[in-house]
Amino acid sequence: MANTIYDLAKAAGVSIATVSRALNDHYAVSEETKQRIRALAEKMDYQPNARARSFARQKSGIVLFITDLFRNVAFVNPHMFEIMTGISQYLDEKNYSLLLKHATPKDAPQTIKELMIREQADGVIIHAAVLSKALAGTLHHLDVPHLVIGKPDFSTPICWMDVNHEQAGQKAAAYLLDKGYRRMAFLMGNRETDKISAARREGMLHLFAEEELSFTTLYGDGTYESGPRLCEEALSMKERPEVLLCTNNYLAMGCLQVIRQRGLSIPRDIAIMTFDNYPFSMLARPQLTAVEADMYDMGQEAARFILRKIRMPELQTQSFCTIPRVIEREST
Amino acid sequence: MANTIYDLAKAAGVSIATVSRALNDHYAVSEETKQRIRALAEKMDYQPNARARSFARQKSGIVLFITDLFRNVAFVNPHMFEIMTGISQYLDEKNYSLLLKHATPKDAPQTIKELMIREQADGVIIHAAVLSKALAGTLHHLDVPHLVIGKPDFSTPICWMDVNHEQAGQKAAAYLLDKGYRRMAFLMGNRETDKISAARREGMLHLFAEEELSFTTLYGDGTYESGPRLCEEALSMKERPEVLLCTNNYLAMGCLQVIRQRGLSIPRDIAIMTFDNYPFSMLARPQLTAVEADMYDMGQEAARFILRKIRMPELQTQSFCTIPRVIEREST
DNA sequence: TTGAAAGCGCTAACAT
DNA sequence: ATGTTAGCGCTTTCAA
Repeated sequence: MANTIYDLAKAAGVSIATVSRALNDHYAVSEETKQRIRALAEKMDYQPNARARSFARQKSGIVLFITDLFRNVAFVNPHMFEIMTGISQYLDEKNYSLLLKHATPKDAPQTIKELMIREQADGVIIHAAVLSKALAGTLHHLDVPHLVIGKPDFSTPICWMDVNHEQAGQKAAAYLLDKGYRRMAFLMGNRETDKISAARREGMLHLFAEEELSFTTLYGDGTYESGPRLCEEALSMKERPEVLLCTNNYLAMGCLQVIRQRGLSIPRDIAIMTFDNYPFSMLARPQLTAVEADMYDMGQEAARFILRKIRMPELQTQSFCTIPRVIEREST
Repeated sequence: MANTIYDLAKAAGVSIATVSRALNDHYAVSEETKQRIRALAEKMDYQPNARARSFARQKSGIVLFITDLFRNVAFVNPHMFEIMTGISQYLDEKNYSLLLKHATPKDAPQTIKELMIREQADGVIIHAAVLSKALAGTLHHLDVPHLVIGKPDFSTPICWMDVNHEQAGQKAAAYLLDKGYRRMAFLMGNRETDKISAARREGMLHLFAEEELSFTTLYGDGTYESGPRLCEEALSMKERPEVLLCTNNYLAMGCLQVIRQRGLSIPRDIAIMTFDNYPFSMLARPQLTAVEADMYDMGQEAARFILRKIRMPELQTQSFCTIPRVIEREST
């Protein structure tokens, strides 16, 4: 059994109250006593029991991160773990801990409700992978410090943050127009369900409209397999695009394959650009120009927000976005 | 403030002891009373306060996962997060939680010591990324339920688990020999530091020796950039290998590039095989035959072990390995 | 500046 | 089968 505050108090010849104050840097303890007690604590390898402390303080110093953790998720969605890494890093700095919990979209409301009523954690960050209207309702009712990562596609008063996808689209368009490209094709996923790409497209439309230009959008399913097909489609247009803008790396790789087969040179004959820096854009040959959002940074922002919300529950901010940037490489 | 056990006891007209027993399924409570109290708990949205409970029980129901969480780690090492996912999944089943904590190899011993003396968690799983002799010493002294993921490269009594890399090498060799390949080149990283590849090589040597065969090993630095160079080297050998076995996907991609340039056909002119299924082997064209270790499964095993160790600290098992498998694809 | 003592909400030993 | 009560190890109020 580890030393308790009583052991330390006895050894120091003071009361446990004084020990507690000394370790928590309370003003009403003489500097000399503080020093003495701290030195002794160090010597005795004393650390305050976390369970007793959180019980007494009525707070756990823990932030919950809830998401859908299925097999292969780390390969399918490393971005999520990069966000988590950012969160962990910031919490660490502030002496908070990160508790990771799995949920499915179906059971997430119940899971969160249980954990938060139990007061396992002081606040909760939820990945949009498990977001639903039911969950938004639960969050709203529980009135617990929370933040959803990913913009809800329905109207709700809950707090969320996301990458500004529209701005990402604008940045991509601005970059390409600036480079002198005029004929562009945008390759994305499903017309109805690929909301993220749709937001990017909005941003691009906006910028192209300013120049009184337009571009073609080709819809697929966002997979590697649909890449070659969409690429063929783009190459066989009467006015061949000067640049293909892909909504993800897999599409871009698919395009690369077709372009290579046709013996076309990149970027001379046709340029290519992609959203996301991961997982191939720097490894493809030629290396791909990409629009990247900093997930690590986003995680840190999320953590910063939730800690503020924990400290000041009346905080009014509801939502905010982070801004992506263009990484120029060889393909444009 | 949420309902406490006192509220529930009052509402049910029983003592808090009975409520506690009913909720913890104690034998000495009539089935009827249990039902009644549980129904009431449900109705009142009562959940026992996690902090009070862990304080009273003297255990937190938390397992710590400690690793080095640097920027881009999710892209560089998704395997680690896949392990984490497996851990989380298993802990969930057993009503345990996973606390994620960052450490560097330098501060890990101190971090772990602090957290475990504080009794934040009931046990700790440590990724080999932060393992050191100092850390092994700390673990040994603390005498706390622990498991290191990754085989220590020094002698120590601490508990660890790892993929059986030697067996992975054997499996790869067995597969290739079985396919009829006889001349093989193994492309790996640094001769001194790439321990994992060295273990694989041992396994391969073993199997080749049985057939009175041998193979060539080419050393590089394990990066994508070294791939083409090693590949050229292999192709220009007086007796050209029939198959290139790469220790990771990056090397394999580098090889693919050179082979394609030379207009060689895979697997007719030369076959290619790689360790790891990630990140490209299924996306490369042709798709690459690979030796894969199931990280998710390994995570589950790790969690199972740590929970057993928590329940039975005297458990003697020190180490164990998981077995990789070959995924056959088009490149061999 | 320090100490005594009352919680914090639960579990579990002991009593009935 | 149920109730009473003593902890669990800290923080914090109140008193000195």
